[in-house]
Amino acid sequence: MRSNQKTIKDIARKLNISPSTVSRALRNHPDISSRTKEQVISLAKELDYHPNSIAQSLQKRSTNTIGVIVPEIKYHFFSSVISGIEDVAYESGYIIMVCQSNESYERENINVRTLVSNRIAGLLISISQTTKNDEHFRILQRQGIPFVFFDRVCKNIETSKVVVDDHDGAFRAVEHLILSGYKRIAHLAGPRSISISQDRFQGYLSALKKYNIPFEDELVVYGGFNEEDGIMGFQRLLQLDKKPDAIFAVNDPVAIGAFMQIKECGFKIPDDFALVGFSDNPVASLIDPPLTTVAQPKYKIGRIAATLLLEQIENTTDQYKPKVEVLKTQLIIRKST
Amino acid sequence: MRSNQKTIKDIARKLNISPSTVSRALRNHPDISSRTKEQVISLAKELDYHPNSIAQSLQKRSTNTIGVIVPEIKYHFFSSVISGIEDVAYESGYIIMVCQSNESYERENINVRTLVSNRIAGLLISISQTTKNDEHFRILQRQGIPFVFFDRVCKNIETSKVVVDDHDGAFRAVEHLILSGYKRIAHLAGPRSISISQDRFQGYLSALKKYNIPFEDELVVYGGFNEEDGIMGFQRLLQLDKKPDAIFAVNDPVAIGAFMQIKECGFKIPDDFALVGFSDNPVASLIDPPLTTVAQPKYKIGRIAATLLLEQIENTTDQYKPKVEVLKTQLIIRKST
DNA sequence: TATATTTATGCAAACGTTTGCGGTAACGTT
DNA sequence: AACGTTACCGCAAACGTTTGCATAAATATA
Repeated sequence: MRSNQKTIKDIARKLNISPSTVSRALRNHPDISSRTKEQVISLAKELDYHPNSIAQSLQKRSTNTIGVIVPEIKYHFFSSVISGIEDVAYESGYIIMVCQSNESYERENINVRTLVSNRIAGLLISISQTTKNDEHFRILQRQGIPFVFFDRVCKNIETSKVVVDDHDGAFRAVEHLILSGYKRIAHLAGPRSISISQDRFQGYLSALKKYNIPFEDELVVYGGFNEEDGIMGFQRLLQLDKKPDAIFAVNDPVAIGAFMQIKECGFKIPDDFALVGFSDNPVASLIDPPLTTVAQPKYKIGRIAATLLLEQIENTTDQYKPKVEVLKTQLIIRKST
Repeated sequence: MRSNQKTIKDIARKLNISPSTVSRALRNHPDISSRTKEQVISLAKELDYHPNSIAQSLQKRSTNTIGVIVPEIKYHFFSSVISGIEDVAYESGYIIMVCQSNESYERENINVRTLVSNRIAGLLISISQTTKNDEHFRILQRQGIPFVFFDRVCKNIETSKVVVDDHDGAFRAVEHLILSGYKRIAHLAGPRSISISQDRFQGYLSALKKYNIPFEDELVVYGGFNEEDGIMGFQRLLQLDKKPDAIFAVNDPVAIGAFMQIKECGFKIPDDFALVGFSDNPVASLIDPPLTTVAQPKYKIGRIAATLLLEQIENTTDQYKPKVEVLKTQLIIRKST
């Protein structure tokens, strides 16, 4: 049953020297003679010694792990962001602990606490759909743990954030529809509580306003972020007396849901309905017709968020001013409009 | 600079009791009076106390973290698997550390060592394309750290594995092409060193053999696992004197690459070329024509792999017999064939 | 030769927990 | 009254490191 993991003490005992000497030899401290240094290093290799980061962390009162909490790992957007985070973390000698909230506030809450217990050096988080409360983020502040929000942020918490200009992206998408001659533009919106839903909706409104198109309540259908929401949403739109001729979806999965349903009902895109998504997931360019969408730099969001976090972690001065990075989106016009 | 993280000692000091009593009160050990227990618990809440898992791990000589190493997090297959792993880990009170090798042996090697240093309770791994050596897996064995391979396994290491029946999946895909009347079936194969490439190639061969179709070397093009490989692969096939009339790709991204190139060149699917992929990524059903492919239970692979690992971790008896789980695939016939 | 300096090492405490063992006080039992 | 139980709590060691300080030996300086 005894674990065979070797320790500094094992090396010390075999060499008849003290653990402190071994420790210094391994971190090549100048005080150690080259003779003992060599002996230590070669014995360490022979014994298959691997430093115990747990013990080091306890001693240093800090770890090299950063936490990541996302709604669902398998969503293309989040997995791309995580790829970016992991690359940056790797380059800086950190390792990431990844949790998913599954869009549940409860689970998100537990995840935060678990990560705090694991003494993460910092946390990157994109909040769940059902998160109303921000008490768990207050914990982080009280504990003095740096954290940065990305994509789905919590507006009334002052900390670093990385987002895209959702308002602008939505605005340009809808403007494009308007300039293409579409008259009744519907919006398949996301959950009201989420920052990106709100901003994209506001962008939609701004575009209508700029071109003096009256806002019609019935043209906005609220839902979630998944394909099913797109399917349901389009069905709702179909029941209107005056149907829309274009649809701006809060993201690509919702757009894809609408896309499938539109085809299912025998309508043509873009002739019967024009369609715009948000995110530029890999599917977007491959479906027929290809989907016009607002591209956002997913991988880069991850890199920047991680970089911001590491800056803050490694900043030893007392105060650190939160930074908010707003990245540009790119409207990619394809055949669906 | 002092961290404001409270400890058991802080609670003890304020209550004028010993740390051991606090510890026992928090884990509700029977020896503690209900009065002190209440005092401790309420003060702990007030002070915002969060148990230090690092210290606990050091004391218990074991952690609640499991490592995960994949080639790239953002690939849909891997992110789905990780979703499954994380769900199982969460249910059992474990937390996952995720690393990507970026298909580099070097990085995979470093990842293993870093995770070993972090004293992970176990490791889940899908190996990189460039991994020739298995020395880093031997380390795990010597250290007595349980690990299980999934998807891309290392054949000559005896440990638990979770795979799909790649041979059978490929066989049925190719058989389907044969029975549909295609005569010259090409194969866009993956890297020769990877288990799944080998098995799928063998499945291809078996199907040809069963139907007495002579194997032709020139119909097999080796490449990687990405879209570009599909693009390149198809270009190679186009240069043949006797062109194929059907293509079996090692996975969906490669199939998609071929798909794009086929369309680019003005050919029709399935009239000029039939096409089959492997994995049933979300794109597969959405492109036009939809892609025939071999579906594999990605999320479930993750769940099973994690479950197997946890079994092994929590198994305290001396010996544990490695299990190899081979999951069934499902041939999904769509319009591309 | 005596002193000062350098070089190489060890001691011990600390990080935050857990836990075996022992101790004390209160109580119950004869 | 003497003893045995029980209930509650503290001591101290341990987990594997790191590091300030002391120390001893070796060398350099005067």
